[in-house]
Amino acid sequence: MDEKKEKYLSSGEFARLCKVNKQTLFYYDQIGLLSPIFKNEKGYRFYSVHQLDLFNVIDLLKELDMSLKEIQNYMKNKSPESFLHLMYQKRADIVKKRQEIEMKEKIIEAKIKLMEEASHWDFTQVTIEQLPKATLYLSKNIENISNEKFVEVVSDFINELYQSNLDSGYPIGVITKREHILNREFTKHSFLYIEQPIPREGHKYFQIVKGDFLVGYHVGDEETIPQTYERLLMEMERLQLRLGNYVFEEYVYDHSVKSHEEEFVTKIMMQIER
Amino acid sequence: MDEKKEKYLSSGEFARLCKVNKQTLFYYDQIGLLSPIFKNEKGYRFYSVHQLDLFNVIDLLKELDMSLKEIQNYMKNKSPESFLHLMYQKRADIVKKRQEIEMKEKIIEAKIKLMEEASHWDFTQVTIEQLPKATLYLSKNIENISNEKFVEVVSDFINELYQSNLDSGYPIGVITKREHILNREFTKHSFLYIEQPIPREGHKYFQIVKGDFLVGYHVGDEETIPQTYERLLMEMERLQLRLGNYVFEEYVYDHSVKSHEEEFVTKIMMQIER
DNA sequence: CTTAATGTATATAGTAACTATATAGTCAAG
DNA sequence: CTTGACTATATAGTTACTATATACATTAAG
Repeated sequence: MDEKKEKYLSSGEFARLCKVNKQTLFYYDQIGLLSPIFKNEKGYRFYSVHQLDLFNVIDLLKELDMSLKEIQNYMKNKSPESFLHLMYQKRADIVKKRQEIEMKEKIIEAKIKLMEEASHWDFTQVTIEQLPKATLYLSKNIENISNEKFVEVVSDFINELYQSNLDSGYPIGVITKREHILNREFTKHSFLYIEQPIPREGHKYFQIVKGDFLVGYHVGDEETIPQTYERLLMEMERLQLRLGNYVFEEYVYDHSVKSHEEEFVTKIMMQIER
Repeated sequence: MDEKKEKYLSSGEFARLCKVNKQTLFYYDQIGLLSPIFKNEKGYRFYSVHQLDLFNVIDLLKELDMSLKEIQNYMKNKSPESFLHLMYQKRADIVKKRQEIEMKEKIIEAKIKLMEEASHWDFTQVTIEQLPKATLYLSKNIENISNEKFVEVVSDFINELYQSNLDSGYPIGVITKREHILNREFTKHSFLYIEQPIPREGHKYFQIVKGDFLVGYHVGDEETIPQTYERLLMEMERLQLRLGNYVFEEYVYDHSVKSHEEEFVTKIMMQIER
């Protein structure tokens, strides 16, 4: 009975158990969040193994975005009831957090897929490709719109993607109608879009049917894109093809992978009329 | 063509799009992580909508525990190849992060379950209950062990739970053998244990078979637990029952839900010999 | 056309939660 | 009895913001 009674841990031992810096425990002691069970006459701190449970709860709450102050406030009048109440709330928080992580995982995977594909593309080639059916989520119309209105529409679009977890990691592109292309108004876009591999209920979508596209790439900044359009239109003429209803334009290499705008790459997909 | 060309956003507009404080953008500009495309003669910052992609990448990397300095280092010599390389690494990181979140979700759920159950228990009652089959993960033996050795075993046990994602959120308990109980060595425990609802391959487990237990509760700190044991043993005698091989002891209310040790509650489950 | 509200800028200080450093006392082993 | 590993406190530094103070600019309303 006298051989062990209670076992106490020094600050270093307890820190190792908690997997934190000893200094962190000093800090928690200082602010009164988690103090050792007792200090000996030399000022040495001694913790009980059971305090690890408390540390783990603190750590859990910290992970779920509670500040040490908030945790401390809870600890002041803790009880099984308030703990249960807190856990109900934190369960909701962590579900949301998990969903956010899952979405980011998808985004990373989409980016990897795009970059892997792009590494095999020859940006100097113009090809005819049959693109599969795709589901696009569209912004409001941006054809004849003031600068402020444009900012608002983009804002709304981005917010909607964010709020409804629609950001798939695929690039945001623009759609231009045939008439504007033929009028040489290459930058008079009609919609923003994002491809949505898994369409969701309750949102309007635009379906592009499987079909042939003339696919080319523009290397350089946006200013010089008309030249590339002219080149693609000439190619179309040479091949005796007629432009379909829509042209899709999306970034392949942008600010996030290239430092200079001259190296940016835009993929242009022109629908071909069957 | 001249009607819109490029659309630029003020610091406020861009901040709204990024869902951050304007000051944060100033800070990023200051440290050279993300600067506006241009500043006008009045010093006003103007961003391009396309810079949002860059901001989002920064934000993603930040979430995945890269410091702004590290992000900046990556941005210095960014390329599609290095981006892809980084994404491979971050995909691994985020998978780990997701798994950690999932485990914490499980822990929260286990804690909720335990607290909900406990709220219906009467800690003054001693009952006979048939407990279902359970799988326990055990520590090394802790019977005759020095203080330092004990700390080491606990440390190892905790580390193993952590490393192998074995922490189920259920409380860590102790097992005491019949012989020690009968010798009145109530604190001479033999193992630490944690219940494992989903056993995993590659770990040794201890199965308790379904059976009858005398269940009672000790209210107060550990020092006074012998009294409760005496009471339970008397009750056993009164009911003409014989003690089985093992006694299980686990905290119900501990440091994380009660401020004073006198209010702590320990559940004691004594196996009954059939 | 003035005025108020809102927007922009810089500069500086404050914050949370550590983290590092400097200095000094303690303890156990060889 | 010294060495090395531990403990302590006190103070300063860090990261990534966040708030505050002050001043200039732009826009909408009266």
